[in-house]
Amino acid sequence: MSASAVLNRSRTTAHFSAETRERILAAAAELRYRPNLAARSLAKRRIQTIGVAAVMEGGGLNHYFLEIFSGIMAAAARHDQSTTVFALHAWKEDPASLYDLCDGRIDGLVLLAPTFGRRGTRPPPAHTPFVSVHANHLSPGIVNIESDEEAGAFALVNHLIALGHRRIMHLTGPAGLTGAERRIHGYKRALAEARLPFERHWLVTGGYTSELGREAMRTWLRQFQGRPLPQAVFCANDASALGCIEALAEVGLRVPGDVSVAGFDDTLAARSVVPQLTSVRQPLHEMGTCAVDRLLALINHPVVASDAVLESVVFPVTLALRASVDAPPGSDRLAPASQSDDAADCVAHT
Amino acid sequence: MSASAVLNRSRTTAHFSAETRERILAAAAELRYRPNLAARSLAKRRIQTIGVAAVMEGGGLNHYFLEIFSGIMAAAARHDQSTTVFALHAWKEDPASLYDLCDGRIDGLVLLAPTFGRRGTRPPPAHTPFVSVHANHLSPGIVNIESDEEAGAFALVNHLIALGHRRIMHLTGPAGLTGAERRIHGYKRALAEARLPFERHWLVTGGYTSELGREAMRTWLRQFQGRPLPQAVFCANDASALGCIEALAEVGLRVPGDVSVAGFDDTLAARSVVPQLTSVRQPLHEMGTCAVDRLLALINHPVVASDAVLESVVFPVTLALRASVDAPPGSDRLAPASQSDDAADCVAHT
DNA sequence: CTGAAAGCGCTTACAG
DNA sequence: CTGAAAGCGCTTACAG
Repeated sequence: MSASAVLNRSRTTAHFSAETRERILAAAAELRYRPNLAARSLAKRRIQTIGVAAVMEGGGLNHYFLEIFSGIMAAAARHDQSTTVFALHAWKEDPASLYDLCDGRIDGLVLLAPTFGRRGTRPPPAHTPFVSVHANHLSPGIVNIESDEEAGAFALVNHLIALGHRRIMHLTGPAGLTGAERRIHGYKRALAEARLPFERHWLVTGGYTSELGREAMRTWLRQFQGRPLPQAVFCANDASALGCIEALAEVGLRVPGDVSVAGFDDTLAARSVVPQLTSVRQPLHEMGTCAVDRLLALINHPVVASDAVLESVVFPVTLALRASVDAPPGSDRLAPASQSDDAADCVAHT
Repeated sequence: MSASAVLNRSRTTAHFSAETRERILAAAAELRYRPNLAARSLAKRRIQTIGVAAVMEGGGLNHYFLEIFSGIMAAAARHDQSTTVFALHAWKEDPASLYDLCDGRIDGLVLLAPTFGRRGTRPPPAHTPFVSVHANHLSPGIVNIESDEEAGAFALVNHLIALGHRRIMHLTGPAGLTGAERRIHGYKRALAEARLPFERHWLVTGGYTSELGREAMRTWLRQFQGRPLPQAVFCANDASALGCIEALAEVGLRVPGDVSVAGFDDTLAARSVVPQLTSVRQPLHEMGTCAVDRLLALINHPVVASDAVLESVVFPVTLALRASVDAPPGSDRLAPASQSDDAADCVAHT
């Protein structure tokens, strides 16, 4: 009975007599009627589900994804959408490798930190739009949600300088990744603007895991044994900062007593260490939410994406100041703390 | 054309001439044909998707869920199933509150640490079976995956005793939860078997978050100021152990120098602290995998669940020994370390 | 061996 | 205002 339109409170509801409506509602209630999702989506071409694709290295998940996920799921739930997650083994060269997922099981897809090749390719199908978060670079037809990592790195290093640090190491992310490069750039710019020299041996290639951070720091300590230690280490993310702290602890160096250490992302991990980590806060939860909002806008109002259009939305970052960073031992502050606040919004977190 | 059966390599494939098969395959390839998932699942009554329901307090996710999730997703992917997650606000009184999800959007559901009321209820629909992990108690028709938490707590406290600790505090989980009670039970049993007295003030009600752990420890330190400190604290999970360490640090107590601290679960958090946390390892990843395997078995071979059948599978736990636990300061070991190994499998993790 | 038919459970025009 | 009809894109018996 087509009168079941009543159940969907469609615009036609008004056209039904109150009596028929009652009758239908009553029957539905009695039968404990539940519309079948598969049938409905076959007819409506909407399955009320968004996908999330990510590669989870080592079978594990990490804090970064976790926080974006929670933003995505919260937003999806708010819009009555289910979230299905696809754990990829690796990113292929081309976004088109994911078009197989556009077979009606999802209405749209958000890509978490994809690293496709740089060659342009055709945009995703209009009926299943894509949105990315922290894409390594822009792809046609895929709006990218990112944050101003360069400014974050700049603000953090600026803060270290203002506290009096001069020998500032940067433990980088994976070579070649856009995010890692932006951090390096911000680091160098902060040094330059403070008229401090950039010295190559303070730039140490690390990675985004605690293992890589630990290894990099260990290696450096071995290699530069006897040479001056860094007063502060700015790490590419929170995980590598934890690894760095471990490596320092192994040789008896305490944080922040001997060396200050800062991270990036301000994930749960930053608050799970003792001392808690100073970090550059990216609004990961909000970025996840934003991704879903944009995606749903595209789902509800499909646009024919031109190959030429590259679009991104950039979130600001803030500093989360905590105990892992202090003035260098025995030094006078070269500037009042407040002076570190001018480069970006600065928030002391608890 | 019904010949599309070829595409599914159904048992009937053999009945088709090689030529027709070629022709069909060629056409499909040329058209870049993708079967529509919604249509297929409408016809097959299988949507190749399993659901995961969990309540994520405070909009956040935690390490515990994270590890189980990764096990679930890995197993689901292995079976070519998608995973859709449902973030609940809270567990209702009755599992039946989730039967709304059985509308064709998932083939089965795994519940993460559900806390339903104790009244029995009708089992889930046979076409959409449920499986739980760490359910607060068994429900009819829902097989529960759990672990031997009592033995884990016992083994850990036993280990502390063997190292020479006598004033052993237990920072508990949330009052009333089965898992928390099992830990308490294991703690008490270890004391009893070592003929050590159980003293009420060493049992401190905490919770499963670092905030609750920190608060509980802070409060205790204030309340029992001047009284003997614990030599070791056994915390209900890793998060509360981190909170405990923070509270100790606030009053200048170092781990493990002044106080040994141990956690439970052995999540990523346990390896993200300096010093790394001794913890009771639950095989969360494997438990997630097991949940999916059981669920798929039920999906593929539906059974009419009797209200009377309560079923569970119990995983063993092990100890992960790390730096946060040491012998009490200035004490001789009362027993060789190896003696702590007899109560459960003991593994030194790196 | 092959293809026409019916049906999965919904929605959406479209006649009455 | 209401209900019969066609169609969403697949699968599964079932005739030829």
